[in-house]
Amino acid sequence: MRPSDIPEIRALGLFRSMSDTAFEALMQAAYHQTFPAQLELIREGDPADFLYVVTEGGVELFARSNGREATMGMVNPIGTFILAAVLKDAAYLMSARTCQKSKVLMIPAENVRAAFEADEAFARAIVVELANCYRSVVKEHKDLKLRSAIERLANRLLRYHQDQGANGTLELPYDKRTLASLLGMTPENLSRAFNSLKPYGVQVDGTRIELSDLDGLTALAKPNKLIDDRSS
Amino acid sequence: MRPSDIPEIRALGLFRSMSDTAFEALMQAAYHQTFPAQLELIREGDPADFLYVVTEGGVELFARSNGREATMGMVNPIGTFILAAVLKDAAYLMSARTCQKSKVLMIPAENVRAAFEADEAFARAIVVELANCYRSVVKEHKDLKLRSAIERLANRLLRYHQDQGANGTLELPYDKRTLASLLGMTPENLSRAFNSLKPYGVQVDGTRIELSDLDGLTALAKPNKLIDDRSS
DNA sequence: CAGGCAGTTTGATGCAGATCAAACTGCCGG
DNA sequence: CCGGCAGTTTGATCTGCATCAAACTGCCTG
Repeated sequence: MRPSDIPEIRALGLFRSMSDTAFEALMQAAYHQTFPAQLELIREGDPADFLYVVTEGGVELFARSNGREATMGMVNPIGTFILAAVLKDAAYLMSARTCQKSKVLMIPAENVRAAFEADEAFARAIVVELANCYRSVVKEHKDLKLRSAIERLANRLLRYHQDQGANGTLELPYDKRTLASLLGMTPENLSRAFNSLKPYGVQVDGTRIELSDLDGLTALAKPNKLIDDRSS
Repeated sequence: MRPSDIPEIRALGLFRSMSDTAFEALMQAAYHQTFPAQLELIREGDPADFLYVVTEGGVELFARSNGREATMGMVNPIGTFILAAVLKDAAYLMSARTCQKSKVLMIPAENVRAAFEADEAFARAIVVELANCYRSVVKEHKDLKLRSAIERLANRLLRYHQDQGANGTLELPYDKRTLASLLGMTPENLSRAFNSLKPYGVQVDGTRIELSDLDGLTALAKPNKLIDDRSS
């Protein structure tokens, strides 16, 4: 199957409005490959050779400096990553590795930049995409600067709960070590944070979480539209 | 003087390549106003009514949640802020206040969006601008997640030193309370951090800093292109 | 079924940085 | 020249979170 046969890719905000010819040109040049779990797809500092689209599985974005490492974000199907580096023809700021066995579409950076030059609708779609990415990072930055570890966890639980139907239970989408790093804390501390949330009706059983006191948890979390809302 | 008379604005990456007519249309609709120090120009959560360009003075971007407040960034002449919110027609994620008496160009959001629709060169320039903004926040996020307070300060000093001619001395561009918040720490802790840097040749006299052991300070700071480089 | 291994939890301890309180500094206006 | 005041520094203490170490859990595999 050719990548352009995947309607979900064509339906992405980034590609939806571009011309058929420009889209086909991008897809012709692209590679659609399957990678095993824990494979490092890109390394920060390397020149941006490809724009990536995750079509199956999941990818973790992370950064290293000195000995330390921090998870910067997770990309799930269907999502793209490192668009900014590709457009700027600059070095990647983040590394990426597969969490599970994953299928990834790789579009050569040159072709993306060519399409950006040639196709006005694509250029406009990129603006929207970048504005969204930008606002997401600002929100994460606020989350980290303005909240304690427990508050970050509480808000994250409320978010997953909402995403998954708000029926009183939720499934953690990642293992706890990854979640901890994503929230900017150690696995040990995440475990203790879950314990501190027990009085607020948070029951943990592996990756399955039960929320029996939503009001209490919400009062603790004090969610803020300008940090937690995914859209807008 | 009309705002379009300021060649520096026209020369900004954001406006440089747009058509004269589109630029004139933007400037016709804009207000160019002087504000006193410590005036709150925008408040997070408000709808994005204007794109701002600082032409004189300085503006602090900050965010609040619960009782806490954090400085998110500083904008100096000639610089713009909250472009993403304007394009998305969404709420501001950050508040902004003048640091000193400042002159600010305010372009109505509607006109910016109209120019974005009408002028292709402007749309492309916006992509570059947003990509830069995005990468800047990612760098700040990495700075915060991967470094201790002292390392953040050391790297910041090296940056200002470089910006100001690298002659062994530098002037702090903001007062220490603002610098502290920008670096994600308290004023008290900043003061102590300066003390811890004394063995590395950092002499403090008010806002004037002398660096007498650049190698030592650099070894401590371990600067990283992918965090500290302003361009790229 | 035993062993091993990765992920998680628990406990003990240490440290970075926050908080609270008070003193100090320079600067301005009377 | 004398308050007064904002910004800064210093000291004492507290707390959140990291670190180190060890036990526990489930799951996979031979």
